[in-house]
Amino acid sequence: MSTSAKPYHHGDLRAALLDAADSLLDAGGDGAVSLREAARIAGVSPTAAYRHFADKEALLAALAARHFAQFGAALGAAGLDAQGIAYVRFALARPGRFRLMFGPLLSRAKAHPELLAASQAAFDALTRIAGGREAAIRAWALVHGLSHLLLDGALADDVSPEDLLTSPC
Amino acid sequence: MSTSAKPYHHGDLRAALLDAADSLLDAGGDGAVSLREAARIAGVSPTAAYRHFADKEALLAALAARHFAQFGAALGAAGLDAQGIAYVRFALARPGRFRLMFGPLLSRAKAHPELLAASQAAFDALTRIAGGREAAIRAWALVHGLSHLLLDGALADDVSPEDLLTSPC
DNA sequence: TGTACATCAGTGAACGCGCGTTCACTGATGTAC
DNA sequence: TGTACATCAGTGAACGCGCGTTCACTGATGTAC
Repeated sequence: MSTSAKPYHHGDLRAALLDAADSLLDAGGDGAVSLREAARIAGVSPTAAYRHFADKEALLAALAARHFAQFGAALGAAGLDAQGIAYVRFALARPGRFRLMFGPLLSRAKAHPELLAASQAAFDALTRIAGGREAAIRAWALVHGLSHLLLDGALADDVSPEDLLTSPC
Repeated sequence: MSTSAKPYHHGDLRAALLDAADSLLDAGGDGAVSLREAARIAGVSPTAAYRHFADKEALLAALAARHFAQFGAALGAAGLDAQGIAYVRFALARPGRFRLMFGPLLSRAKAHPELLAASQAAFDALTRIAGGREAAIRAWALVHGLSHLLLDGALADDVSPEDLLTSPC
């Protein structure tokens, strides 16, 4: 093996911190992500994170941006129905990511150009799919709302996104 | 005046604490609600809250239950379109309440009978309105998703819930 | 009517916790001459 | 080829903070006899 004993080289601590934050996000949701814990997981002192991120919000913004990019790419190719189902499946599979991406941080995207660009790109793709602008927004709102209702346990367990999204509207 | 100098009598500190928590919720969202701060606002020591609530989650659950009751009542009388618009307006006017009611706490409603009953009553009313069950859920998901997207700033500012919810589907 | 006692809503000090962030620093890496 | 120096990614101790919660307590209210 050519991997050295030292855990990180050439600035990939940034990526390692994002990975660590991601694992916290997936395990415990928004609130469970802390700079200190992410640093701990990455095997580094809390201070080290400040070499790579201005502050905690910057780390979260970078994380959200990363996920918006993946998200947009994952949805990109499918048809309208399949895309809606993929949307809901993503939310259910990764609630932490979903809530971070679409949470209050998004309103602060102006302060984080990377996040602003990534989210805009994803949103543009979403609104471009369906026919008219209004129809696109309605389709988006439908899958978004369904995602949240299922995540929050507001709907009975037997509600299936597939059924809801493929039967006639 | 017959009001005494003492702020609370006969157990209405419970209501005062809920009111205080409410003001925090409206001002700063979920995360801004703390037992200590609510007690401070109510003019009482932090410990006093434990006479009325088992712990912080119990206070939040009581608060959410209260809002579900009001919410259900407010939506009750209207027609389908008006109800949808009222739903979104509520979310935009009171984001903190909306997020508390439909947030992760809801998944823990089993531990809080008061909240479970209040939310079930509201949800039953919602799914009872439209024709079939699937149609009702779709209508609900649509307004719920629209609420979240608007709250999170995912949609352009010129998107009007009234237009979206009254034009033909 | 008066006295003894239980109940109960509150107080105030203290606990341990984890957090974000700042500070002065160290030691390795790379570069200029 | 060797030496002086700048750069830079990391360390470790410390800051102040607010939190939820527990503890032993006080003082007022109501009740039994």
